[in-house]
Amino acid sequence: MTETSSKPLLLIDGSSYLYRAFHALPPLTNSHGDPTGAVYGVVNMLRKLLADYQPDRIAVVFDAKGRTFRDDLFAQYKAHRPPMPDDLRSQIEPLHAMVVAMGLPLLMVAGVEADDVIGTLAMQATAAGLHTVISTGDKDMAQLVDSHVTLINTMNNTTLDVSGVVEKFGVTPAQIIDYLALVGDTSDNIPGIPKVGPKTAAKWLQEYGTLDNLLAHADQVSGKVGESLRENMHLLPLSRQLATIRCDVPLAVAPLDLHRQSPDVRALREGYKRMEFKTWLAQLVEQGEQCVDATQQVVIAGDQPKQKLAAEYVTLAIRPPRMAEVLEMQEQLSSHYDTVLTQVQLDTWLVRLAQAELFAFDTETTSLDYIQAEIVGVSFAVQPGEAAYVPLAHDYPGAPDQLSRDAVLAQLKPLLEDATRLKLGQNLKYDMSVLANYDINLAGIRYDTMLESYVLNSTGSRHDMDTLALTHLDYKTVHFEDIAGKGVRQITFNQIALEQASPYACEDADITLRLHHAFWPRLRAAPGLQKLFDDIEMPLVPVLSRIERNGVLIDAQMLHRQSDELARQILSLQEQAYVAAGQPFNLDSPKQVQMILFDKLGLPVIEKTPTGQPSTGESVLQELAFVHPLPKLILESRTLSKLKSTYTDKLPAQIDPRTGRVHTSYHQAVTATGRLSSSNPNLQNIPIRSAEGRRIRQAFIAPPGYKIVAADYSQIELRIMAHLSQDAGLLNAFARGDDIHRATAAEIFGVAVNQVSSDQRRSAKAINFGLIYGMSAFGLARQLDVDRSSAQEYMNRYFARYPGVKIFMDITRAQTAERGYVETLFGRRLYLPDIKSRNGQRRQYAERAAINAPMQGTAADIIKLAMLKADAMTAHSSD
DNA sequence: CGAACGTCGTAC
DNA sequence: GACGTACGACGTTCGT
Repeated sequence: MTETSSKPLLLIDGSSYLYRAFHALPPLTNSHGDPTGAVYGVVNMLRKLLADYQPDRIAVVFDAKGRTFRDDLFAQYKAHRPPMPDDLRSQIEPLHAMVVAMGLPLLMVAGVEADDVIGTLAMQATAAGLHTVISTGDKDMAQLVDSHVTLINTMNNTTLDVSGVVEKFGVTPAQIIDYLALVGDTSDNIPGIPKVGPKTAAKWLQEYGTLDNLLAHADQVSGKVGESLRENMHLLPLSRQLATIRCDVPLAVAPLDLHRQSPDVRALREGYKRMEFKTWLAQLVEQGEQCVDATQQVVIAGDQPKQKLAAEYVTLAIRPPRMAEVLEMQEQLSSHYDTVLTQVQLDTWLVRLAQAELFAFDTETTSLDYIQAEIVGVSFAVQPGEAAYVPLAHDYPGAPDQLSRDAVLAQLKPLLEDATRLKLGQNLKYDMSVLANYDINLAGIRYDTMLESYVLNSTGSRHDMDTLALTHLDYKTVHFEDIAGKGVRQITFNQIALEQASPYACEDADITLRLHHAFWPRLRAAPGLQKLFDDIEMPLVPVLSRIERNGVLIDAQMLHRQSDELARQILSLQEQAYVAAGQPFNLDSPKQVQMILFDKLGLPVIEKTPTGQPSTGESVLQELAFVHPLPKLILESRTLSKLKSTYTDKLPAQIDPRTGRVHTSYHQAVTATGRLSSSNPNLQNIPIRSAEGRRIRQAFIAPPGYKIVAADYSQIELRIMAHLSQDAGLLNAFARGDDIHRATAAEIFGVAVNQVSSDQRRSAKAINFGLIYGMSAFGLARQLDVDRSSAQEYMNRYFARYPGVKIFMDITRAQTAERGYVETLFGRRLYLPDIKSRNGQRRQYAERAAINAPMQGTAADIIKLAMLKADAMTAHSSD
């Protein structure tokens, strides 16, 4: 059984301790004269840590041989460090062997230092919901500390949490990098600022917050140190880089894989004997004799480097499991999967299900389309490794007789509709809908592993079962394509032989149960997340299912008429465009449009796409329309083509013949921020802004005797910003019921509310939206078509008038860097590991997401709550 | 011929 | 490069 313990992940900076033990301890040797002191020191420390923490997950990390990216950055990096003494060097190999014999995963990654590996693992552990304890003697590691990561210095037995870092250094963990950059480090040859020591650095950072801000005010710093700062500030970016521990090293192992194993007693005894650690040797004598062979070293190819600095390979040494462990593991993985073909077997399982406190449940069907799907079989699991498949409609030459679908579903119906019998599944909304096709109203939906994974970490991976099993259970599932084929040759589940179908279906239920056992302790450990899961996400499942199944009535005739009209208009525009271009071309092809506009007509390139091609996007064509008639024609053609292909042609084609309506799918585990998404068709991007697009909405109609009622929150994200920032001006504006964009314009342009021009209101609106998205002055300038300094001036005035907003954003950024995630008002988390990336672009992207996510995500939470309340107002059978 | 990618455009 | 979150149509390229 897989379980996730709440014990912290223990990461040990082996290299740091090796150096310190070597220098701190007297030069011990064994009777042959081999030096053993450093090994003794480190092993002693490891034994103590193991006794204190009893960790389930642990890694001992060492520097790999060879250059690192820091050497490439700065030729002098660690240049002053004397070569490693032979007496130390000779102890490295024995120490590694000893670590492995102790059952501890040993990690070395070429191209980076142990610090970077530890930083990366700690960040990943946080993302995976684990706490991390880092054992190190290196003060640089203080930059990794946050509410999930603490340091312990085993040499002097001190621990450092966030407040400990503040106490010791006078700066927060997030400021440690800036601190180190200022102070420098002579042993690592990080330059720093001459004359600046710990006291000055801490004082400055307390006053100015960040290095960037300090540099912005460098002219105000008085005295000799001020001069020194101004003279040497060009060194700071490099110092900062050298001091920054990387948290994005590609690794072949994940924190969850770093299991501590039981020691290899024989190897350990040989090691102790050789080193002549007699006390420890004596302790081993009592232990058993039978053990496995020597350690095995495995070299795992790392991820191919995406960046130049990426690790070349990872060396990971994990002792092969002892025989007893192998047996135990086989016990865990061996599964008892039943294929239920008789009523007697079914009765047995009905009893097991009735007795189970919770069971996992899955349906196999003929289609992913929840309206069209027919049930082919159902599977159950009551405990890990115990699952059954009940085939009901397999139909292929030689298929065995199966129980009747109607009869089995009739027997299951009371259980499935009983809200007190708790069920677990993966994407239960689908199963719920499929069962509804058979008049079964699934109730007692208690856990959905897809949503568990999503609430724990919306961006950690995709949330489909195959991915989750691989990520969290290290288990490769049988994929649907493996047994059904793909493309035109794909067969439906009812045509798959039971020999393949049954293990597949049983696995679905079994793995779901195992995943739940992995996820639930982690959710329970984070009360905010559990509440979000229990009170919002799970209750929403049946609500969404009903909305989907109800569907939306569409006036297909009206859309057909619109399509015909659009076709005529597009044809006319196309003919005019050919004339303007002097030749025919495909107006829908960006490549051909680019060729005509920029090569043939020689119009100026306004901007480029991310791949370096001249862009033909809307804003570019708007611009070019001033100098040539063609761009306008292309723009109009594009607008109409979009409406026709995406909406007026496609929507009627998506009407389900069974219901006469379109049935969207809502996806509850897709977006990073907690919003829902919609597809097939996407009902969340039906045009509304332009008059021509808005006509599409006339085709969404109520059936006779009904009306469509629309409800929407006004300016919800800005209201949330007012709430989160508690900015008095913004709160007052909303409390007064002002037109918020007009009120903003009055504030930043210094005019009376009734004197605001439409242009001023437009600018204020752009600023308001820009703020929600973490926009820069550059972006605002582009949006408003003003120069950058004017845009900056607008933003400055905004922040002067609404200082709470500025403070809120600064705090959000800082807190995100410290914790590695941002939260919504309802506790939903978005992890943003890139907030600490040394890649400026990635980091800035993460910073914008950090600003946006609390607002977008809180809005999503509120709207989901509103959906639940609206649903509760409507009459339908119990859930 | 289908999958993957790039570009563009719709919504909030 | 520069504004967050999605889905999807179409064209193009690439590999089978």
